[in-house]
Parts: sequence; C-alpha cells; structure tokens
Amino acid sequence: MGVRVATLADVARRAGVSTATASRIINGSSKPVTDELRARVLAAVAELRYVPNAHAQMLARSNRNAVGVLVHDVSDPYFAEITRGLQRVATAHGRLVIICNTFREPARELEYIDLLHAHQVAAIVVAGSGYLSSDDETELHDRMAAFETTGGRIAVIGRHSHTSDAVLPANEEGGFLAGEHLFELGHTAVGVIAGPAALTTTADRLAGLHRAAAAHSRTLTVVHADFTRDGGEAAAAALLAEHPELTAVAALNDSMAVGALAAMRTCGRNLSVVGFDDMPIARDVTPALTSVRLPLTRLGERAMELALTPPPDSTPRAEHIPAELIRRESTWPLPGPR
Amino acid sequence: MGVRVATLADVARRAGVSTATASRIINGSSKPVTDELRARVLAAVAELRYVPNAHAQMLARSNRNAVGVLVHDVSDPYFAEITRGLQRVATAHGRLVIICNTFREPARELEYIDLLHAHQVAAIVVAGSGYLSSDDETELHDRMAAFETTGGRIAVIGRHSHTSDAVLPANEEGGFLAGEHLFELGHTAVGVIAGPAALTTTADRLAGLHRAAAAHSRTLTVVHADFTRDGGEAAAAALLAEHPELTAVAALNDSMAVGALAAMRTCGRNLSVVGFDDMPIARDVTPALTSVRLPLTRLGERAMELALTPPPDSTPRAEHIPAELIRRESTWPLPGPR
DNA sequence: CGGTAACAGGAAAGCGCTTACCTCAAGGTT
DNA sequence: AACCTTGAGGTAAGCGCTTTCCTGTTACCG
Repeated sequence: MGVRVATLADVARRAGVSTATASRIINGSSKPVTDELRARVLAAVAELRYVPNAHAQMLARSNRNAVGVLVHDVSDPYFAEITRGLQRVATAHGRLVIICNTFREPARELEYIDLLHAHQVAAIVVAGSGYLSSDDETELHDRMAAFETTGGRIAVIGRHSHTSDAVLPANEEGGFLAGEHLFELGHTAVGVIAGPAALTTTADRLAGLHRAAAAHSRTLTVVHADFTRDGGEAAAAALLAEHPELTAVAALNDSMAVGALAAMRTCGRNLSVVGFDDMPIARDVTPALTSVRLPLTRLGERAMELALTPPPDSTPRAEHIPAELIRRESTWPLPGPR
Repeated sequence: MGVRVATLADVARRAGVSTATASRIINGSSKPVTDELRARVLAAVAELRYVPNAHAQMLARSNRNAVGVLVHDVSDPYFAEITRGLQRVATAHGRLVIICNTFREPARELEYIDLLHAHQVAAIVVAGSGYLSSDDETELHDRMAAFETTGGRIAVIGRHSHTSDAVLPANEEGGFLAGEHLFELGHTAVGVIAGPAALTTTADRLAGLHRAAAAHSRTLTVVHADFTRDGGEAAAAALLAEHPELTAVAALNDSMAVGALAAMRTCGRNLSVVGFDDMPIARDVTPALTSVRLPLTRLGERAMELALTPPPDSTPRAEHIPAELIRRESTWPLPGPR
C-alpha cells in the first residue's frame, strides 16, 4: 500500500528541470520553451507514467471543472433519459459529471449538495420533483443558497425556485391533456394511479387531471402508488377490484401504466389506459401505450445548458417544456373496447 | 464571480482558535477539546456556512474516497441495471461514485481512465465488454496498469484480465442455452441478430450459439446490429426479408429482441424469438420474451465488492456469474406457432 | 561597444487543509 | 519541593501543483 506516486517534482528531477518548467510544458502553457527541454520532460512523463494529481491542480488553480447531478435513481428509465441529456451537454463542454442517487430521500439530497459543494463543482443540477413538505424544501434551499454564494451555479428540473434557474416540464398541462383525452373519448368513470403523494410531480399531474375532470363535471378515483411498474400493477389490481365501474385509467407515469396493463391482463379486464412520459417502452407493449410525452432528454440538455451558462442578469431563468399527447392503441372511445 | 469562499482559517479566526483546533473539532478527531471551544467553532461553521474544500482535504490526507465507473451508456437499461448494483454497494461503503459514459469509444475510455486516475479514485470499475481490436485493449491495459501501480484497484465486468479482478457473465454458456433451447424446440433454420462485431460480448454469445448449432449439426444465419431496439428492428426486417425459411431468431440482447418483435409485427410473420439479459421489459412485451437471464444488478454489486476489497493475495480474482434461460411466450415448438 | 529588449528558465509563494510536534499549566508523585 | 504526567491548544511543515516575479543569457540597436 505504501506506493509512491510519481509527482511533478519527480518528473522535473528526472528531466533535469524545475517544476515550473515541467508544469508549463505539461499544461501547454503559452510560455516559450526549447524543444530540447520539452522533449526531455515529455519523455520523463511517459517513463514515470506520470498523471497529474487533479486535487492539487484544483487547489492551485482554484477553478472548477466538474458538475454534479442529483437524481432520484439513474437506473429508473425516467431519470436515465434526463441524465442522458445532461451528460451530452456536460461532455460537450468538457465537464466531468458526478451523478448522485438520492433514492427519493430528502436527507440524502442535502448530504449530496454539501458533498458536491465540498468538491467545488461548477454547477449542480437537481433533477426530480420536489417534496411538498416545506421543511425539507427550505432546508434544501438553504444549502443551495450557500452553494450559490460561493459562485456555484444551480439548475433545477421540475421544481419551482425563485433563486435558481429552472426547467419546468408541463406537468399540470400534461395531466390536463391526459384527462381531456379520456373524457373526450366518452369515458365518465376514470381512475388514476398516482405517484407518491409527497412529490410535486404527482401533485401537478393530478391537478391537471382534476382540472380536466372539473371541466367535464366528473370526479376521479385516485389511488397512490410509487411510480414503479410493480407498484402500478398492485395499485391497478386493487383499483379494478374495488371499482368495477371504471372504463379508463390514467397512470401518472409509463412504468405504472405498464403495470396496469399487466393487472388488466391478469384479471381479464380491458380499460383504456393513458400513461405519462412516453418512455421508449410505451410503443413496445401491447396495446401500445397512449402517453403524455415529456421530452426528457431535452429537459436534461436545457437544464445543463442553463447550469453551465452564467445568467444574463441575476434574475433566475425559468424555461417551460411543453407536453404533448401521443395517441396509440391503449385508449379508445367508450362504447366497447377495440 | 470574485466570491471569497469561507475557509478553515476564517472559521478559526471567527471562533478565536487555531486552524488546528478548528480542524480537529470539525472532523471529530480523537483529541480532547473543551465544550466551550467546540461550541464556538461549530457556531462559526454554521454562521459562515463553511463547507470544507474536499480537494484540500484529499491533498492533505492523501486518502482516496471516490470510485470511478466506466460504462458504455448509463441510460442503456443494460448498464443502468449494472450501475444500480455498483451504486448500491459503493454507497454502502460510503464512497462517492463518478460515472463516466464512454459511448463505446475506446478513446474516451482511455481518457476517462486517466481522468479518474488524476482524481485519485480508490478504484475503477470498467463495465461493458472489451474490444476485439488488440491495439485498444493493450493500450487500455497499459493505462490500467499505471493506475494500479499507484495503489488503485480495478475490477472489470465482462472482459478477461490477468491483471485485475474480473466478474464474468456466462456469455458463452448463455448463447449455448439460447441455441439449445431453439434447437430442442425443433427449429432448424435459426437467425441471429448479433451486436457490434468488435465487442467481446457479441463474440462470446455468438460462440455459444455456434456451439449449440454445431451440436445439432446446424448452421446459423447471422446479421449484425448495434444492440439498440431500432437497430434490432432494422436488422430483423432485413433478415426476415432475405431469409423466408427462418422459423426462429436469437437476438443477442433484449432491446434488439423487442425490435425484432416489432419487425415481425410489421411484416406479419411470426417466428420464435429468444432474447438476452432478461431486462425488465422482457415480461411486458407481447409475446412475453423468452430470454437468457444475466443477473445484472448482481454483476454490478460483485464487481464493486471486488473493487473495494483488497485482494487476499496478488493474484487477480475472477468470478463467474451463471446465466439462466427464462422461458416465456415468445418461443414455441416448430410445428405451427401458438 | 555599452545598453537594453526579448527570451528561457528557476525560485518560491501560495491554494486550504491535516497532523506531527511543541508549549504551557495544572495536578500528582515521592 | 523538585519532578513528571497529562490535558488542551497552538505552530508550522507539508500534500502536489500553478504562477508571479526574478535572474541570467543572448541578440539587437544606435
């Protein structure tokens, strides 16, 4: 374990130059240097397999090169899409991306903000909806404010903020679109498989659905699940069992919609289903899922762009990303399926 | 931009103590300190919103706390699963995970190895199959060796290595399983939708398939795609058009299998399909996909465990993860579908 | 031919933190 | 009473790198 790592000083010694010269050559500084020395230094670097210590560089230069990303769970396809967008533009800007999984635990979120802060990242992108509990939110805002005080930039996806730039998917409008679609098809008894009640995404999408229902003088039968496929299946099974009158259900994300499809197959019922997010899987299930599309990759890209671009003035920017209904085969007019 | 960040010295000054004391209190060192001072320092920390500079800490302590992960693409469900496993155990060990997307470009892989090396990560996990071009591989081994020389640990997933610990999914056996399954069902004309020819995963799975074919004195019609759903669909369409005699196809991953299903639907044909990896989507498509399961999350977990555990001796460990055939509805005996 | 501008390279001062070592007092020992 | 612990805190030496300022050469000028 007591391995000596080659340092700049080693390289310099070996090449018979000062560390200053070695550093300049290695970093391709503008200072002119003879080819002779350059060659010697480069040779020493190769021989010693020298790799500069990034921490020491950060410290000496005190510039920030990485960006941090907070997501609920990268392996969740929803966040995977967003992350893809984030990565794309971060890499294009030559930034290293540090991804932190919060697993929907506010405490972990706070912890990671500090950790990224400590690592002097240039910016933090917070993806995933906020929490309705204002305790957690204010604590979070506090931490984010502290980070911004040090010159760090923050962009949030899907939660409002009056201090940081935000990219806001049209969750409410999307919910409305989904509801409107079902009611226009003539459905009157509509069930909803919602996400965790504490998340703003759930609240927003639900609000849109309720607005559509109100416009048609209907009410909704809402049941809460956890945004996972299996959770959706269980919730759908319960919903179908207790409410035989339902003819359509809206799931607040595609994973749960897929679960609902499975539940329907199991109990031999056939309701219209509308999903949310239009994830890749939507077109590959049977029936192909009608879904409210949110351009997730774009969401990620825009957020990272905002995070990496200093704001024109000090007022935070907010960018709305519209939702769009993608009609497929899982929804049909009321009188008789198919 | 010229923001002054609070430093330890600021905290110390404000609390009227030396930086040594402040440091000890903040890090909960074992040195005893009066409650009086402790309170003053903690108060100063809170007031100044002090967050220690992680780079300076790394430098001073010269201990490594992060681990790096190289994957082709986190948003690919295959790697998302693996990454989930990696994250789980890394987090359990209190390690920060830095994820790097190589997008299947060997050059980027090299670059990232150096970058992680520079960041003094404790370990690097390389996920994703290797390349058959030995140029890239030797260069890569070089870089990895350099990293290991400095005391860093490396674990690779899915590629052989005689220098580092490796976790090896049973790709060849899996291919054999898939082939055996189809031939036992009586299929004689079997097509294969393979991945990029340059990847060892492709080569290994294909080898297993060929072994099964040979055992039954059959040959395979192989076409190469890119492991994506759309690539699989296109490849399948071409394959079906050119080879009307085929009655079954093996896709070297589930994404392409799903694409193949779509292609079949489009051109109204109905062959048996076997996929690979048993990703979550497999059970939700119609017909539910028969697939060779590789416990991806486990793969990730074991790799991270190896990476975080110093090897008992200096000989690299290799761990095999068995494959298992999951029979569903997409494969049936030859005489007549369904 | 003295003077100076341009060049090549080195010395050393940090960057923010940790920690080995030292100091000073107060209490305990014979 | 002289001596030694022990406790509580400070001093300062780095960790590996960048960069400002300096120094010693050489080349060019009038």
